Order: sequence, then structure tokens, then C-alpha cells
Amino acid sequence: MKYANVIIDNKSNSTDVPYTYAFDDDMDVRVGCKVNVPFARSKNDRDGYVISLMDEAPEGLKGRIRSISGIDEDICLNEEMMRTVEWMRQRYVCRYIDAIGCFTPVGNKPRRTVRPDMDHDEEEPVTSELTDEQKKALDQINAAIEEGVHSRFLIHGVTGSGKTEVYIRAARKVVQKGRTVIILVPEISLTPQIIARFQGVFGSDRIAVLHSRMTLAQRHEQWQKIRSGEVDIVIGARSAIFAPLENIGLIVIDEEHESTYKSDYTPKYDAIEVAIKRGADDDNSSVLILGSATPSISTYYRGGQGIYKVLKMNKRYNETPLPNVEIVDMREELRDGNRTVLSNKLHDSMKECLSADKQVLLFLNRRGYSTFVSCRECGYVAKCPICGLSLTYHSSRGRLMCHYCGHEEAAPKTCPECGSRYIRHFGSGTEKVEETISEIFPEYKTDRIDLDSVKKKGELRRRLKAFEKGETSILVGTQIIAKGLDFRNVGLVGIISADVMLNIPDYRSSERTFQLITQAAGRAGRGEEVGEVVIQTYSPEHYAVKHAAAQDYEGFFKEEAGFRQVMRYPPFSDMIQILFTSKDQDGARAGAVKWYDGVCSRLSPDERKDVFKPQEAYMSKIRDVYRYSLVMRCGPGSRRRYADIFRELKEQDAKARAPWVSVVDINPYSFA
DNA sequence: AGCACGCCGACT
DNA sequence: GTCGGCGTGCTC
Repeated sequence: MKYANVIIDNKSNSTDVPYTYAFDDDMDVRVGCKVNVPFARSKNDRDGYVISLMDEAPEGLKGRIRSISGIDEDICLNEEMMRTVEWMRQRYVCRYIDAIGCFTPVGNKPRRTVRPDMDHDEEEPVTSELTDEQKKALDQINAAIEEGVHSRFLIHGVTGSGKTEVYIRAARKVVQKGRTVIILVPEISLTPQIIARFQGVFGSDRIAVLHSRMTLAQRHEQWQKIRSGEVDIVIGARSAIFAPLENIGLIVIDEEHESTYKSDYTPKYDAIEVAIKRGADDDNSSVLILGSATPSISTYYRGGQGIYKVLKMNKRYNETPLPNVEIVDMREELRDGNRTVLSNKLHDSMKECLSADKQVLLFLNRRGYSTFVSCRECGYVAKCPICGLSLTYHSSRGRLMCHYCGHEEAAPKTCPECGSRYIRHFGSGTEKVEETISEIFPEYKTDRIDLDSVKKKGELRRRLKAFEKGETSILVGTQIIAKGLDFRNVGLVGIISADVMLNIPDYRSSERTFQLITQAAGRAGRGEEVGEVVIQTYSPEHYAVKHAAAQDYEGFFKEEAGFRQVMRYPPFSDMIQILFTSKDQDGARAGAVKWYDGVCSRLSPDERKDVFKPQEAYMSKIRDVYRYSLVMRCGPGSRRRYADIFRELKEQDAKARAPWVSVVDINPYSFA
């Protein structure tokens, strides 16, 4: 007789502990197995997962132990996966079963074969000569692959420098050694070329592509195929990091700065952190490659610390010149009497570009979910004196509030900098851009793409393809058009207003602005000719705008890292948000207050200063559920201690059957 | 007495 | 999460 510690497949906080079951020696129960077990007074057996094995039963349980009824042969994780599960539970303060759920397929086993139908536009493998930079990068990566120890690289390579070719050659070497590969891409539907390249080189048979539009049965089938060792390479979005591969030799995370690598569901994991965890495990010892033209500040900082080996690729593949970037000062436009959304400069450039039979791409911010207050004459923006972020205007009370710390002040009637009365909240009007454009350029076809207009599956790709083919001349859209497709005929990229993004109340707003402009610039003139980029803004002297216009990542990084260090934002700390939800308003508030007290009482006086007062979430009620939020900063090296405090409070809540739900989010993508 | 309902607590 | 047990209060 042997014993197994089992996690019951129950979405309850009070059963989130291992339960010990007995099994006969001839039963093949291993760590990671899915098993059926009797539980409590349930008539039917429940599903569970084995997290560890023991030879003896613990003293205290004698007489209460029941036996495993059966093993589910189809689903079995391995020890490395279960170690990652344990790590996720502690790191993200989630249940065992939430972490296990990341590794297991959803849905049931399909009755018949349901191979997914991919619309592959298979491309010829590009096997041209590598550039010197590509060779140098690949040499270092290959050496690490040969050595077979865990190592991490960041390829900082401008758009078009040929990162994909490096990934492919590294993957080929790893596969030749009989090991496996995970490739993460930000969004599968927007990156068909990279998939086509891999399929062209490795053939479709040994590659599994995981995408969000697959049915549950298809996912299950792909999971089985991967688990049984039929594929060498898995390509997919964020969740593909949980691919049930063994002996992972290489993990690639393309466009590592993208927000899609952070999960918005429980557990709120970061795929890059999971990649490091899985890659560093002795059973894998993988080489990890992050790639980006605009690495996140945190990643690049860690590169400087030696956590990643930074490989530079500064040359565009066929030496295509970088576009000319011009900043338009919208304050001057106003002074000159131009009150429209189009500056004279952008208008003229559009005219010129269109008459040369080239296409125009116009970027629009999604309407700000919060509005900031700024002066149209001098560009002044109201900011929080404590957090350094734009204050949010609450029209109902005519006051300004800080999203992070709750600081509150009256909205100014005149500009505190220049005395102008032209100070007001910003944001409306941009929705009408398409209308305005079609009025000004009626002879050219204009299309608009935003998240609302492409909800239907395949719609986004279809519309982008239409633009690519030249069916429309002007494309107006939000950030989603900044990614992916290669628009050969785009001569001009216009950013209608850099200000909305620059003033989102988030410590990364500068980083995101820099990335957007750089990315947008990468869309212009990818063919032979020099492209043009026009950025409209009321803050032309802002360092994110200036460095992006000069294509100077290094300069931007230095200034932004300085800001982060002074304000003690990541990577110099972790920002943590805990969201409390409840059917009744008092429940959510009570949870936030209870945790505020609980957290503070366990911290030093200095640390306590970094716990902000509980606040109503910006969206205080969604579908009849009330929301309260608690934000705090966690100093370097303290993550684990904070997570342990949160776990303790969660356990208390579970015992007391608290009438709220708490969700911990470490370095959330946005503060709700 | 008989039963519907809601709350509580244990689950290996 | 899920179940049975048990108390309360209503009806026959």
C-alpha cells in the first residue's frame, strides 16, 4: 500500500489543500496523474490530481484514509509541470486547481477526430544568407544550446532585422538534438507569417498551432497530440507556455513587451515568468529567447543586471531606411486657428501621399476610459503630487482623483502654469476622425477598424487583407492595426493624438507611447522607399515622444528608468492590486478594509506607507457586482513575504465564509 | 407530525 | 464545491 496527496478538482477555497488517499502497489499512480477519488459525502467520485507520493500515511490520519478508485489514462501531467503548479500557487496566490487548470485541456475527449482547419498560406522558407548581426546572435544562442544549460537571451532587434530567422535556426538545432520547442507570439491571428515560416521549414506534421478560435474538442485533441510526443514545436499565444511537452530545449517569446503575455483571468500569471520557471527546471534546462524592437523597461533593465544576455540587431534586413518622423505641436495649430483634429502638416502629407498612389494609416486611441485635464495653450497636465501620474477627472463632482493612491483635488478653472482658461478634460472627438477624413478626402476610400467593429471571427484579418490589397486608401484604427501585417504600400503613418496614451493613469504610459510610436513608424515604408510618420501632440517636448521620433531606444530607456527609480515603480518594486468583488456594496468595501488592516498589521511602519487606502474601483459596479480595490507597492526582495500574507488572509476569509471574492494581481496590466 | 428552507461544517 | 444534518418556522 502506498499513499498519494491529491488536489480535488473543486473551485472552492476551503478545499484547496492536499488530501491523502491510499492505492495498491500494482496501481500505476504517479505525480501529475489525474485520478478519481471518493470525496466527503459525494455519491459520485470526484476528479483530482496527484501532487506527491508517500510510503507511509501520516499518523494523524489513521483510519480516515480512503482509496483512489481509478486513474484517468488520458490526462497525466509530469513532475516538472507539478513543480510549476506549486510555484504558481505561491507566486500568484491562486488555488492549486487554478494552476493545474492551466496545464490541463478544457472540455472532453472528442468522439471522433477533429483536426483543426488552418488556413495556411504556406510560404517558401527564406534561406538567404544571415547578416553579421544575425550570425553573431545565433552563435551565442547555439553555444548555449550545445551546452544544454538554462540560459536567457534578449534579442533587441529593430523591425525587419530578421529575428524570426534566428528563432527558426535555433529551433532547428534544438529539434535536431531531439528536444522540443515552444514559440509564443502575442496574438496568433495577427502573426500568420511567422507560423507559415515555421511550417515551411519544419512541415506541418511536427508542429502544433494553438489558437483561440479552436473548439474545445480541437484543443483536447491537440493537447493529446503534444502530450504523446507527436510534435516537436508548439506555437501559440500566452497559454501555449503550458504546452505539455517534455524535454523543452528552447522557449521563444516574440514581441516580449506585449501586454497579451499577462493573463487577465485567474491565475493572473505572466507567461514570461512561467517561461523562466519552466525553462530553469532541471528536467528542461531550456534556452530562453525574448525578442522585441522595443523591450519592456523591466526586461531591458534585467538585461543590464545580467539576467538576460542582450543581443543587438540594429540593421534592417535589406537596409531599408527608417522613416522620417515629424512631431506636430498641436498648441501651435490652435494658436493658428485650426480647431480640427487634423493638423495642417498631416493634412498636407496625406494629400501628397495619396496622390502618389500610396496608402495612409491613421492611429487613433481607443476612447480613454478615463479623462485627464490639460491646457490647450501650454500643454500642462494635472498630475498627482505623490504618484506622478495624470489625475482622472470625475465629472459628477468636478474633482480630480489619483487612480493609485486616492489623492483628490478640485479641478482647476484656469491653468496653474500659464493662467489660460483653455484648460479642460481631454478625450472626446476622436471617434469622429473617420467621418472627418472621408469629408476631407471624399475621392479616396476610407475604412475604420477598432475592437468593436471586428468582434466577428476572422473579420479583423479580412479587413486588414483588404487594406493590404489596396482596396482602401486610408485606414483609421486603434492599436490593433499597429501589429502584424506587412503593409508594403503605406507611405504615411499618422498618430492623431499621442496625448491620450501619454496620460493614461498608469506608470507605464510613457513606455506604451514610445512603443506605439516606434511600432507605427515600423509600418511606414517597409518597401523600397522612405516612409513618413507624423505625430500630433500637445506635449511635443515629452521624452517618450522625442526619443521615439529620434528612434532612440537607449535614450528613452535611460530617462524612463530614472523616472521609475525615483518613483519606485517596477522594475524597482512590484505594484500589487487586490480586487474585491461582491454582490452587495458593503461586502466589497468590507473586504478591502479588512485586508488593508490585515496587510498593514503584518508590515513594518515603512512598508505600511506603501499600502494605499482602499478605493472604489474605477468601474465600481459591473453586471450587478460591486468592486473595491486595494493597491500597494512591494519593495525589492519582498514578493514572497507579501504573497504569504495574502495567502494567510485568503485562508482566514475561507474559514469565515467571507461574503467577498479577492483576486491578487501582481504588476497588473491596468489598474481597474 | 411533516416538510420546506437556509445555514453550517466537514471533506483525506 | 457539494452534500447531509440540523434548526426554524409554517401548515395540516
